[in-house]
Amino acid sequence: MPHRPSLEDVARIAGVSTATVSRVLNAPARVRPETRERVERAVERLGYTPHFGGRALASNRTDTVGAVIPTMENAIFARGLQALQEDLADAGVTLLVATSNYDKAQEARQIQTLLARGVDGLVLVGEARDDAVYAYLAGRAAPFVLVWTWRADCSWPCVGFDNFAAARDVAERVLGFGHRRIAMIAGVTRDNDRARSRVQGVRAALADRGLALEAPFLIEADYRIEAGSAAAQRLLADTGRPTAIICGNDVLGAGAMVGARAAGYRVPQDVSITGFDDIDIAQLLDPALSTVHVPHRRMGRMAAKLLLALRDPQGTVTSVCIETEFIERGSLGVSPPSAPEGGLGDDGSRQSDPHGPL
Amino acid sequence: MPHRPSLEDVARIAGVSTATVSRVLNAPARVRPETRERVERAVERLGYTPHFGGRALASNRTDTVGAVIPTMENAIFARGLQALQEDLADAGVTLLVATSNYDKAQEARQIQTLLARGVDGLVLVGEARDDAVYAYLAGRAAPFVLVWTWRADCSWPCVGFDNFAAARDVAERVLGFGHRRIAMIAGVTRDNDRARSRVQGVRAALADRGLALEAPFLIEADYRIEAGSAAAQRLLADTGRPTAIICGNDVLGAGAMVGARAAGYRVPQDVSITGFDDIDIAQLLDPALSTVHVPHRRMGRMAAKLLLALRDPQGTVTSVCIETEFIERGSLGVSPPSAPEGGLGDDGSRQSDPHGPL
DNA sequence: GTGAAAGCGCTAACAG
DNA sequence: CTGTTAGCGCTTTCAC
Repeated sequence: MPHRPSLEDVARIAGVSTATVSRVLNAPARVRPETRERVERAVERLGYTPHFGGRALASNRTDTVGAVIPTMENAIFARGLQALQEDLADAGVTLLVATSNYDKAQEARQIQTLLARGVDGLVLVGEARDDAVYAYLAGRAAPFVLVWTWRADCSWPCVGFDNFAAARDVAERVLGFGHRRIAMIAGVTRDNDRARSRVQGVRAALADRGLALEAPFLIEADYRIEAGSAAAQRLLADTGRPTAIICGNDVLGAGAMVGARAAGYRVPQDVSITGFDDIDIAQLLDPALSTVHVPHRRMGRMAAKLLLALRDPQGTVTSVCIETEFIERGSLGVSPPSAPEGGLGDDGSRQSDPHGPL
Repeated sequence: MPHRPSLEDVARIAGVSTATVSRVLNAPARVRPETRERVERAVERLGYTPHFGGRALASNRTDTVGAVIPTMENAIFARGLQALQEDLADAGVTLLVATSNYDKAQEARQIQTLLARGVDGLVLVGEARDDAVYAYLAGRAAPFVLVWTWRADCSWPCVGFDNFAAARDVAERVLGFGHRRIAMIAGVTRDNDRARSRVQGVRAALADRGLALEAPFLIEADYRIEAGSAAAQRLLADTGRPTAIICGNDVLGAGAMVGARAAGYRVPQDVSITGFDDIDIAQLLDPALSTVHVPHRRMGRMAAKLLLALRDPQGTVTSVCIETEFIERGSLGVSPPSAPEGGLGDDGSRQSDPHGPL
């Protein structure tokens, strides 16, 4: 049962004190080259790796940051994290990932766990969380940056995009194609400021035209293809169905396309559909999904930059707004002529039968 | 600047020794209820959380396991990890995730990093790695389980499936549809036993019919839609093109469908395509992608079980073989009549022009 | 440039 | 059931 080599073992073999070994590891410049090399050989020979706990205890620093994301089963978070991790690794910092499953309490617990593990900083998704959590963060003097969200007057450092503006833009594009009966399949807005902002953005655009976005035309669905499909089928089953469905994200958009097809409607001839995020599947769908491109990788990189800046002095950092871009693809077309123009959602037009399967 | 509360602070406030506080935290049953409650109140009041480093140092245990996966940007790993994490969390164990980017050296480095952090165990993907790595693992007495792979005579505990058998099954299905000019777009086989086994499985099935799987009909592509698309276009540009393309995974399968469409071929009338993994996009494609369903979540759960069993005593565990299932969908059809039946790859048949876009 | 020594916060014998 | 007391492996003054 071989014993894990310790600093002391290295010191003994190299014929120096543990302090010197520690210096070789942490400030090589402060050690005479010959000594240094002797130590390095000993390290090599023993296959020594510093004990993380010991180091954390003595230095009160872990070179570790934590990220809490809703779920890994979601390409958009994965991609951003990957970039974040790469940049942190370049700076010698390890990333710890935890998931909250879109649950506020679980997120709070994960934050606590990560902090208990001594992470030097945190990356958190969105800004919707209890004041108590922010107070806890402040009490622990834990630096953090919010991602996936950006507001001009956000109280905390964040790097993200303006979900409200982007969603409003989508709705305006859809309006530009002549649609007036517009529905939305939103993500779950509870504890989720991104989903909420997107709803509000769409609503604002519609309001500008005197249109409403309310109950039967506004459905919340969780982040699954099937949920999007079911929601779309519900929307389209109604008489007075929408001619366009704006989806809170691409997964719901993909689901909506499946649902529309299952209900016998053609996209975009019978109904237009848009998504949000521009993940891979958006391009694979037929027709391809019109969506909002979010540069997840760049967001990850910027988050890394802010976080690294944040941990050193008490240097203040400024939030970063990432630009998004609407990508027009085949799933968005002009409003079908049979649909009433300019009417509100309740003008009584009926089409009891869909066009039927293609 | 508030000082992070320590065990001693709690002990002082509760009027007990640090040992008692420690017991309350680690073995509450061994403390008299009244004392326990006093301590718990102090913990509460101070918002105390144990210092991870201190604990790791003293107990030589971290209640943490690490997983090294190729990349997070891949739904199949994400899903398995999610399940793994959930089950570990139930046992009070935290999961640390690191990525290797499909690079052997980087994987070795990540293993070392995780071990340095004191993880109690490791989850590793596949079994292809240098002996030195296995030796290192053994030297550190680090328990680990391999996932995503299974062989009857694998030397290490693993929970996965038989990539060879599953791939052979795919090829036999394809043969069953009358195809004889069969090509494969494989994942990168270097340092990847899963990709390699899949190639060998397909090759074995073809060999049984006296067919070969070689150079122009065997292309390796990295894990991206575009790579799959490019590979498919190359395959289909050739005269004497394949009537079926077996892909090493669904991403390549999706790419192949895009490529085939771009080249003006219809799926499955002109060319059949299969994937492997059964990720979401398989069902979203039109036609849907025939593929091998891999129960990733179950694999994650089982890995958690083995790992938890492995860390307690020196209890031996037995590897687990997860069943996979071929899912037949629209992308696999009968071989077009124009294609030569039963001939080898080089029988000289030519079709200079594809059918052209639909 | 290097060594001696004092902790960092916690757990685990061992006493009592 | 509770307290005393060594460390765990490392960093970091402070001397030399």
